[in-house]
Amino acid sequence: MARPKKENRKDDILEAGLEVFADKGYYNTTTALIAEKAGISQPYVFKFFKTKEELFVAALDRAYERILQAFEIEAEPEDLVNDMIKIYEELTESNPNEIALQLIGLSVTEDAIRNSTRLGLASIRNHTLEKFQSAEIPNAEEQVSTFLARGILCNISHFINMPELIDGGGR
Amino acid sequence: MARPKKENRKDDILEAGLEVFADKGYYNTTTALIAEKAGISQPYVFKFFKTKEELFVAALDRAYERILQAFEIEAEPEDLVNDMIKIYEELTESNPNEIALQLIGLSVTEDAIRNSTRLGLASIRNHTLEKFQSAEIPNAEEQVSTFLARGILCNISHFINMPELIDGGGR
DNA sequence: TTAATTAGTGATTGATTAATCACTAATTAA
DNA sequence: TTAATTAGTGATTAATCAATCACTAATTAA
Repeated sequence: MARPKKENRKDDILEAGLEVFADKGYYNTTTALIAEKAGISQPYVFKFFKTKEELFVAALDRAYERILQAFEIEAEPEDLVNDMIKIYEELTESNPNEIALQLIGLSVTEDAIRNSTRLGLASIRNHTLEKFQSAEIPNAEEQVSTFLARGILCNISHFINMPELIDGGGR
Repeated sequence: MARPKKENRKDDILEAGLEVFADKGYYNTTTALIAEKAGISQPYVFKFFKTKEELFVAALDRAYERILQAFEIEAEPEDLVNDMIKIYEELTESNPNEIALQLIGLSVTEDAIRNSTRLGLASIRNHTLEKFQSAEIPNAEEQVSTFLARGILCNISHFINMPELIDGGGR
């Protein structure tokens, strides 16, 4: 009963995992749900990922990669910070799953996942810091910290549906 | 075999729950672990809390209460923001469990827990906003947003042990 | 054409754990 | 002193789910 329709099975599963994990969190996501979304049987997941944890790490890494990719831009020094904020806002709309997964990864205590989170955050921080420094932004490190803080509050605000956390409670 | 030593059983359990949840997260915490820490048997937990979820909500509410309490201060308008930042830093050292639980609550998808998180965050935001407004801080709403953002990044930085997120990567 | 490989599945298992049940011992009240 | 209540436990259960196993059908290579 092999249906040779799709050839990117591993990628299908990764993408399905990204979606389901982002929606339900790590622990409430079953491998059966991911399989269903990917259009395969539950055991077949394990042909590509040894464990659920490994699959989550792969999805989390992909999410961080996509966030990093979005920041690969050229901008005039004077526009840099504003451009990056704009990019992040757009990303929040266009790739909500990647953003949600980032947040979910933060409070998963499993070691491998914690490490992926650390690596992902560190790479975003480093990338941003380099950009800020190249643009000769004064007090770059503090500015990066503020940038990250606002970004994460933005994620939270979307994820738990509390817009007043960032829009000042207006309208 | 009733041992009438302790009379604050419910409180013991709540406190034990706060600790274990903060350490292991919601899903990796078993009611057996909490019972062990509280010095009682696992089934006895359910005499005080109908479900594990109800217990978590109680612990989360307590955590938010304590955070709010800490902000109940009098300060000269010109010192307000700095005082509040200092208080928050101290709280992070003195009550790490409350801070951790706040973060953990953010990515638990269960409805009742999500609602407690929203209530807790809203009350912190409102309290802070009132203080800032009373002190006639210009742009109070934006300042509150920044204050919250920095606070949460601070929590994350402690929780996942990545000091460079807030201290600028120095030392 | 047939052997080997690849793609895939249904059924099962073993571990975990929230929650319940059926109790017992101690304490308090009458 | 005894009846009722309170405090507590050990054993069990029912559900969930990651992971494995034992397969089958299709595809490719010889």
